Amino acid sequence: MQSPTSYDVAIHAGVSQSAVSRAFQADSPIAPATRAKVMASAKVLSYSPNSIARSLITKRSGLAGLLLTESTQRDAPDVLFFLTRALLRQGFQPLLFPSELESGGGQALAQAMAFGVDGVVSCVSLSCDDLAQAQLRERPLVLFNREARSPSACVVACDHSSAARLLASRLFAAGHRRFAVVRGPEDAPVSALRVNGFLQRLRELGIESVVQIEGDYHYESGHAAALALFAGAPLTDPQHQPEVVFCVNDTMALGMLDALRFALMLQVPRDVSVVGFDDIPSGRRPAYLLTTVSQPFEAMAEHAARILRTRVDDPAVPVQAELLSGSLIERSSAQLLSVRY
Amino acid sequence: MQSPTSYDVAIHAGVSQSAVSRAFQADSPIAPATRAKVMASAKVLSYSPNSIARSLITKRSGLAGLLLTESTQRDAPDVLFFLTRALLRQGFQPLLFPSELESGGGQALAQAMAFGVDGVVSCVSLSCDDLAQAQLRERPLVLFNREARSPSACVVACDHSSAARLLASRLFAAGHRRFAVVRGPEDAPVSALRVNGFLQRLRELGIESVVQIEGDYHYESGHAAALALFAGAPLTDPQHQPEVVFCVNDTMALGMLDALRFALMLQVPRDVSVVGFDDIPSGRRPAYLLTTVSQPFEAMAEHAARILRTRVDDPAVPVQAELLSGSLIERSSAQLLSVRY
DNA sequence: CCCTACTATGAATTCGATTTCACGATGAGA
DNA sequence: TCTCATCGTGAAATCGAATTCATAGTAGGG
Repeated sequence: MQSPTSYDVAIHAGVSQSAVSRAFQADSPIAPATRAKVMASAKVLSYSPNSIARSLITKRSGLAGLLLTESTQRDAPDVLFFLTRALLRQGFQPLLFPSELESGGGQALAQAMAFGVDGVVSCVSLSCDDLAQAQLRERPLVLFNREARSPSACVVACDHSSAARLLASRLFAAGHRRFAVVRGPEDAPVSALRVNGFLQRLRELGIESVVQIEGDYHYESGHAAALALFAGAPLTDPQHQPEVVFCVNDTMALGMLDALRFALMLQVPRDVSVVGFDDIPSGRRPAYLLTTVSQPFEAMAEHAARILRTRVDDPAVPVQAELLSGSLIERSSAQLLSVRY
Repeated sequence: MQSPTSYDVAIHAGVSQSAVSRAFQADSPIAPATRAKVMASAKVLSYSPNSIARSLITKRSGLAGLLLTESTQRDAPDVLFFLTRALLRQGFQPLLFPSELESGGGQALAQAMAFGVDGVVSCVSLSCDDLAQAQLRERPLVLFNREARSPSACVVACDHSSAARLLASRLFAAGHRRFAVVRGPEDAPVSALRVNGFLQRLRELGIESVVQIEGDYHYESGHAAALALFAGAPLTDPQHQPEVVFCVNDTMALGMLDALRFALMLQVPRDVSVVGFDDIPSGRRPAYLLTTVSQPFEAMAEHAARILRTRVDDPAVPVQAELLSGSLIERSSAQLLSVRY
């Protein structure tokens, strides 16, 4: 029960094996009649070219490696959805390399290379070491929402920092003065971008002291942060309670909202406002109506895939970086005011 | 800037190419000293075996095709997460084949075969025609939460029907008598299993007439179903309003809950109870607390991957089907009562 | 000390396509 | 009619590793 080979088809069609190969390629010198004969025989034997043999000689596999972290998969499934769709549209079959930890990207990259992918889109941070280790050899790499630590990697990302700045401006314009921030883990690069943009803008506006709490991106840590911020007797000393809490991702913001409402019996936004970042689906529901920042994942994915295709086809094109801006979504968990120019 | 080949390493190490090949395989006849020499040279040249060339001769690619529908990706991201993890644990690199439509599985399957996958896990329904078309040739196929329409395919699925029956029993035991069902699309196989199990059990319990509304699995259609069910003057004729609504998936149940509470100003579960199916994360939040059925996706994924591994290693092992039971999760959107035995 | 048995090794073949190269046939132009 | 392109075709080399087979070397038993 072997698969038929091009040789089998050649015999059946009464031509040479080369002719069979040519019949299956777009613009190759072959008489239409010959091609027709070959195609007929191929159909009879239900032959289709072995893509492994093909890629051995052409050095093109049609595969794109997709490096993922657990949090990308679980907290932002849209990213995976849009990226796979975009890659497919560019003619790449996505091969998944999930790493358990944010740090395991180097190994995943090396593995992807060993599998002969034509290029890689990485949602995992990669060190220069990782890049050096992996034998990239002309195979392009596009970082998705991660910082480029190497001049040879392309980047497509949301402009977290600017979005966070804008958020700060508009919360300030809405009259808020006492802020708190729930950060991500210490080493999380996107958390840092968001927090720094936010704090920097506040500092420009004259606000120096902002309470910071470290979270881990999960729902529970947002919940815990709420308790930490408003612990003891809430509202006893309103002057020292934050008026707005900026959670660096929506998942924590939801935990915060639930804790405020159901554990601390506070009203949002009357007693305190909450803003998040990401615009996850459940934040849109009437139960939450979370004010947040939406990342243009679909557009980012399309860009990433297009850049990959361009560079796979011609590795000489210059490295490019695209920073797409996020958009503020005002819902009822916090009021924003437009900034005058 | 070519990748080094086994031949390059052979020269560097002063051995033959065969020796290099042997050095990289577990139990092959090679002296420890020789292997060490080879490995040292390999490290220097940063060589790693080309997996394409390897699979050409071994006829094993290490790839597992993963066929997905859009709804699997968007509504149940956990499935993809657990499946990829399970496949990796079994030594397969997951290659994604998302199909836009539920029906496009045949083409995806054929493509997967052309890419030389060792086996396939499909979350897409496949017709007998699809199976015949694709040149399976000894490459095993495991269906995930889909019915087997061929004796050659293995199945791992949640026992939707039994879970729905149990749900019906326990809602009945809790005193409910007037039921409504929000179904999935007409041709959706899992929706049919759930609805049929539910209705069949109710019939056994003496309840014949149940209002049915067709939805499309999305949040909005659950919302719309609520309006349809409780349209006009709600509670004017309480005798004809359903006491419980069973939505065949959680996403619609959330839409239903929000519509009941925020559009129709009804109290859940005082005025009406709602149950779902799937146990998606947002249903667990205090804002919803949806009573539902949890599918053991993690266990199902592990089973699917293990079956695939077993059959890839030995295609002779008999076809098997595993039906795992879902578990009822009682939260506050509906009360369940244990059934006496 | 010789013969057998076994191990480690390298040469050569193989997997299934793509691609180069040389050649034969055909047609156009002189 | 002869020559020179042009086009289609098949033979053969190639990609990079796995594997078969024959052999050289070693150790152990008689």
